[in-house]
Amino acid sequence: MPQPTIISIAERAGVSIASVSRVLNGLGARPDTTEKVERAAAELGYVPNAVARSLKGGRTRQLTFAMPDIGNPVYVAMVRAIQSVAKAAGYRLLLHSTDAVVEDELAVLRSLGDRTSDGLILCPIRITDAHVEALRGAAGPVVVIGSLPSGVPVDSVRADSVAGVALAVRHLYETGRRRIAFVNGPADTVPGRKRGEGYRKALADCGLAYEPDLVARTDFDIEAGAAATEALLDQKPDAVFGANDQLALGAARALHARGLRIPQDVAVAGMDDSVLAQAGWPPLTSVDLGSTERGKRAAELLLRRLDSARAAADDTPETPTPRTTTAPPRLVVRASTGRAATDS
Amino acid sequence: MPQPTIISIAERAGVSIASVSRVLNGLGARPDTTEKVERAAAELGYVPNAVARSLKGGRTRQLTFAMPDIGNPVYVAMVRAIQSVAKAAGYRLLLHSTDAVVEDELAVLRSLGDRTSDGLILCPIRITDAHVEALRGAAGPVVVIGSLPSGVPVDSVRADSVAGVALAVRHLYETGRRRIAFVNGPADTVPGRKRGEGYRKALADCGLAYEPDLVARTDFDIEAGAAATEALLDQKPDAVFGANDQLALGAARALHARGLRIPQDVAVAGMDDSVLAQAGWPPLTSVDLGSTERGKRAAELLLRRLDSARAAADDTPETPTPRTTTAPPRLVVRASTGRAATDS
DNA sequence: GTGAAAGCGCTAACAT
DNA sequence: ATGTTAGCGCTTTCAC
Repeated sequence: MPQPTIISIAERAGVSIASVSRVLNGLGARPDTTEKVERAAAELGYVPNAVARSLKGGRTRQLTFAMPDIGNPVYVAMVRAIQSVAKAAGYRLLLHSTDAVVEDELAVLRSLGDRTSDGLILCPIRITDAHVEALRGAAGPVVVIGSLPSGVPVDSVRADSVAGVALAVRHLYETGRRRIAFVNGPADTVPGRKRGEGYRKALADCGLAYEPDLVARTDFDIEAGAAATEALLDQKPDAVFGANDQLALGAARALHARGLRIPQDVAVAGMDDSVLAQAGWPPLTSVDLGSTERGKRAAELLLRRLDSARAAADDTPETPTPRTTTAPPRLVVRASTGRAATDS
Repeated sequence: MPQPTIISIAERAGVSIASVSRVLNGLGARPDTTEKVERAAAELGYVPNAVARSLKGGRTRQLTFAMPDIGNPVYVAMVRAIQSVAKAAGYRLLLHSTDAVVEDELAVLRSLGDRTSDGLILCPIRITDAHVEALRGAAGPVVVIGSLPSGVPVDSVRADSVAGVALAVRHLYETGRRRIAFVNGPADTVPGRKRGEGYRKALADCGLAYEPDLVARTDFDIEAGAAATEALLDQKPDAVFGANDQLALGAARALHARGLRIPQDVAVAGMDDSVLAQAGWPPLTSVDLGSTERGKRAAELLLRRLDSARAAADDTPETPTPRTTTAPPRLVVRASTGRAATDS
């Protein structure tokens, strides 16, 4: 005998399937009916078929989260936050790792139409016109984690990279650093561009000159960070600021390999304050761009959207105006940015 | 107008819903019919409703992966591997972070009955009688990543911790270490127990005596590793072996804080060879227990199960005997276990 | 309070 | 080759 259904229960309890449904959903029923049904269900080990429920109810109680790379601690932090909000609200989480492939991200957006999940949180690393178009035509509620061009009618949660970078640069400046090198990620990503922008602005605010030779652009990983820093060392920086923790860790490696001490000879700072920041020695000063907070807010926005969508079904079909919130950055100071050694 | 369905397409194309279904599924149809349907579908932006399909077809093309903690790089590695196999086979991935709470794990097992996903990969950190019972009564295919008591009719993939520990201990021995401290995880977890066992055995194989004072038990994280190592330092170890990379990283931190050099004064080795192993300085020697491999194999086993389940539906209802495979460990040597300084 | 029946969107017999 | 129809398991009117 395969899976029990309400039919098997109805037969066993000697009632109609409607009564079974009512009892199982906690609607009114006579005590003896209730009891018969509950007993039958328990004996049969009945579990309601969620697919049938979804088809009838028009919703799956599933949420989708699509991000570039599940191997990156930043996105892991988001997953945790989203998972926790979703779970609390009775939703499951469907995961997509898109490898930042645009075509994959668009496919995910399109797949909203297949009704597999009730809503989508999308975290693209770059946003193309195709994205914007797909977002306009999305078949269900979407929240974007990232910076959207204005005018796109979609909720979004953004990080404030510019302010974040400023926090770190000013901290380095205030602890006596004057030659602050910057190892950045690719220019064709939103984070890469924003962080570069923030760096120039922050230098200016501190009254420091922008020196192109103190800036490197490379991929967002440890190896790349080490290689780039290696090359920058000729410029005699007294601090290296990595556009994410991996880059900073790479910088630390390059410095160690050269026999330079952190922070006595060169200070190091990173961004994201991921688990990696505390993995090495000395522990890294890092700017928390609020991955956890952004994940949490995105999930909450999405849930609110879903609620209002359900309300609108009966009521006014008005769509609430899209919301954009920005998570504030936070500087976490650790040993990698202590004072420079006084050159007595 | 809400989502288009095959009905809207049929009306627009002037054919029956059956023809629409056929065309959309690539079954035979006259060219002009095909064309009319495809055009209508495109114009309407039709996307098949996966829920309805699932209800009809009895499968969702979704897989579930439940693990203790999405924040742990070991499980992240599994997620990546599973995701990749699943995607290739046309399945989506549903994720559950159980926080190693037994009740949660059992709930996931029970929820197999709701037909939300076609199969489950479960990675419990400890296995209770309740687990075994739930596994026996599972409503669908399950693959366990972990060590199952024999006799449980479920596919499983296990790590060989004992051999893995031996690899590291022997390596330390061969590079001249004789006082090899071991910082282990909790005794009430399967990994914790196995690794402790392996350590004793490995010492014996090297002809070293087991000294209880060189062993610490604590939680599987960096802080705990640092604290435990701190306490072990009185015993003057010449190597510290952590039962995972976090523990080893904690050990490294404690050593750095005491001004001890790695590896000149004390060697450090970890387990799992997660991303963390390469995050610090010096990079950690670590034993790869094959998280990626285990995830991959688990996914493949599950897919095979699903295939044979579908075959059995028409044919013999025989269940293939459960398979258990073991992923071989692999030692990755890095700078943290170089030779000791000669005390010339 | 309870049962009969419709219908969610789709696929697959079956009939034409 | 195409149309008609039943039915996947469930919720929800609608009568009684």
